[in-house]
Amino acid sequence: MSTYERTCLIRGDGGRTIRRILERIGNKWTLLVVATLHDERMRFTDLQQRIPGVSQRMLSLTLRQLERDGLVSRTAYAEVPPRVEYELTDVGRTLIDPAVRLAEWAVEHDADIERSQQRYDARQQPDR
Amino acid sequence: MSTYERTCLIRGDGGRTIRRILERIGNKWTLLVVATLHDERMRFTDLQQRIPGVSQRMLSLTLRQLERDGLVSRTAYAEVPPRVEYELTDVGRTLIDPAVRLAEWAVEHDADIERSQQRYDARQQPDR
DNA sequence: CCGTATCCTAGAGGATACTG
DNA sequence: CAGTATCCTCTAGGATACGG
Repeated sequence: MSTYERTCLIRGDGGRTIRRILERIGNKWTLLVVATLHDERMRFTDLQQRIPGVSQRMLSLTLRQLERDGLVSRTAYAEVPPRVEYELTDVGRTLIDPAVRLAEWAVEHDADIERSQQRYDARQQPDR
Repeated sequence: MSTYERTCLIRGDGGRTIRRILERIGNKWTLLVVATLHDERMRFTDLQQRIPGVSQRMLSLTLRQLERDGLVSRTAYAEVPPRVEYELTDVGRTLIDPAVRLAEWAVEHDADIERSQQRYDARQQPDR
C-alpha cells in the first residue's frame, strides 16, 4: 500500500472517517479508560481510582459511550451492594495498538514540539 | 516491549501525554491538513479547496498551530499578489504513519461500531 | 491572495447534590 | 456501590466582515 493510498484513508471521504474516530476517541477520557481496562475487568470505583481526575459523571458518560460503541462490555451482578464490572470487548482491544502508536509518537516528539513552540512564541511576541 | 509497557505510554503519567497529543491533533481540521500536505507544498487557497468545509478562519488557525508546533513550515514570497506556501516538516511527516493507523482502525471497525450503536439504542429506547 | 477581527452558539466537561 | 440530575462555565468552531 503506497503512502498516497494510505493517506487517502484519512482524507478520502472528505475527512468523515478520521472525524468520526476523533469524535469517538478524541475526548478527554476515552483512551484513558480503554488503556486502563486493557488487561483486566474492573469495577466502576476501581476505574475511578486509577484514572486520576475523572469525575463520576464523566466516567459514567465515557463508559456509556464505549458500551454503545461496543468497545466495552458491562456486566451487572444482582447483589447487594451492587457490583458492576467493565471489560474491553474484542473490538475494544484492537483499539489499543493504534492508540499506543499515537502515544509513542507523542513521547518521541514532545520535546521537539515544545522547543518549536518556544522559538515561535519568542519570535512572535518579543514585547512584554 | 510488552503490552503492559506499551499501555503505560498512554496512562503512565496520568494521561498527560495522550491528552497533549489529542489536544494537538484531536481537533477538527489538523489531521486533514497534515494528510493533504503529505506529498506536496501547497498554497493557502489550494488547501482550502482540497479540504471541503474548512473556513478561512479555521484553516488559518490550524496552520498557525501546526507552524507553532513545528509540524508545518510556512514560506512567504515577497510578491504581488502575495504567495505563501505550506509544507510538512520532517517531524510533521512522522505523524502521518500513526494517523493512518488510526484511520485504518476506523475503516476496519466502522461497520461493527455502527451496528453496536443501533442494537444499543434499540434496547435503551424502545419507546417512541 | 492571504489572512485577522468580531460576534455568536452548541456542546464538552466540571462541581455538586441526590437515589436505587 | 454505581450511578443520574442539575447547573454552570469555557472554549472550539461557524458566519461574516474587513484589511495589507
